Amino acid sequence: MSETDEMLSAEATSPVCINLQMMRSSHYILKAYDEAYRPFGIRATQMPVLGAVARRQPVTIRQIADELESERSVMSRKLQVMEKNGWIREDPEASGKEKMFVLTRKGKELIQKILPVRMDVQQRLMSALTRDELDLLLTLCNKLKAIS
Amino acid sequence: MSETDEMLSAEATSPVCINLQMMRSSHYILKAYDEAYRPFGIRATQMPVLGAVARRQPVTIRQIADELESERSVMSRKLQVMEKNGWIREDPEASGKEKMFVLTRKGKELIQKILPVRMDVQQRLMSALTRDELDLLLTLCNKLKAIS
DNA sequence: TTGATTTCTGTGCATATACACATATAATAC
DNA sequence: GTATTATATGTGTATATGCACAGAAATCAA
Repeated sequence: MSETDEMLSAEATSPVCINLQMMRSSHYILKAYDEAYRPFGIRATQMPVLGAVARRQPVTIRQIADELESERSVMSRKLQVMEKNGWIREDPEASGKEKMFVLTRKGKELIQKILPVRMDVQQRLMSALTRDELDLLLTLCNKLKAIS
Repeated sequence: MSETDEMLSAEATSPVCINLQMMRSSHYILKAYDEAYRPFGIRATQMPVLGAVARRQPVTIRQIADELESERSVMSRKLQVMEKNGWIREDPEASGKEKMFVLTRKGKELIQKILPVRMDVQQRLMSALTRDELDLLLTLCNKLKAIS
């Protein structure tokens, strides 16, 4: 086997990759949430944002992005979509530099309707793990975050 | 506290969410790979695809999508980008219905150059966990995938 | 106060992700 | 052999993600 072929071997190009495995698991979980949320017209990736706005309103784009550890411009566009959907709106109280968002009545109602659904999926998730396993998983996730 | 306010409380809208935590960890890890790969012009999400093409060439879009557990049309577009970048090309041997891809010389060279970089990041990752922790994490990830 | 710096946001661009729909080819049933 | 079904791919649309760049507003230093 040539050196080149060795580099292309399964061993070299596809060792068990912890990140791929984590991404795949997350992917399937996200899909489960998405399917459960579909009748409500909200996506799984929007739900944490809606919750964060609900808890912290009035809140700036930057604050939401920081809290959810997401990129700022991404959050900016997500909030635009959510505003278009009528779940949140701009708060006119905001000062010149920043933009503040608050929950609308429609957004509040959506949360109320969807929380039980969210609970159901979480229940399914949690039933896959014991309490100890859950704690351990969170610990390991935190350890991994440290490499950044 | 009204019933509505209770529903918007931190407890209800943001219990520790295992999926969010996993996604965040993956996010940071992916970012570490992306930064390491940047000088080579390939993204972290493309690397597993390149490796899969290398191992299984000639290979169809469907086969790659299945192996990497990703959506087919997504993989179709990813492969287009990678073809545009000159790392892979269509194999004219393909039958009418399917499209086959093979690695180009440029793709092979890229893999050879980038594998050590990939190893470095993986090393950093692995050093955050013990061998037991790693095994456990993989086990837990697999348990979670079962909810889909 | 003025000039430099920081902070908050928007925008352009490329890629990624998911789903629904459309098309073409292959396989199968009869 | 033709009709049906299954398989492989492409495309449209919406959203998501990340980065670089740009402009406006606030802050700070002198």
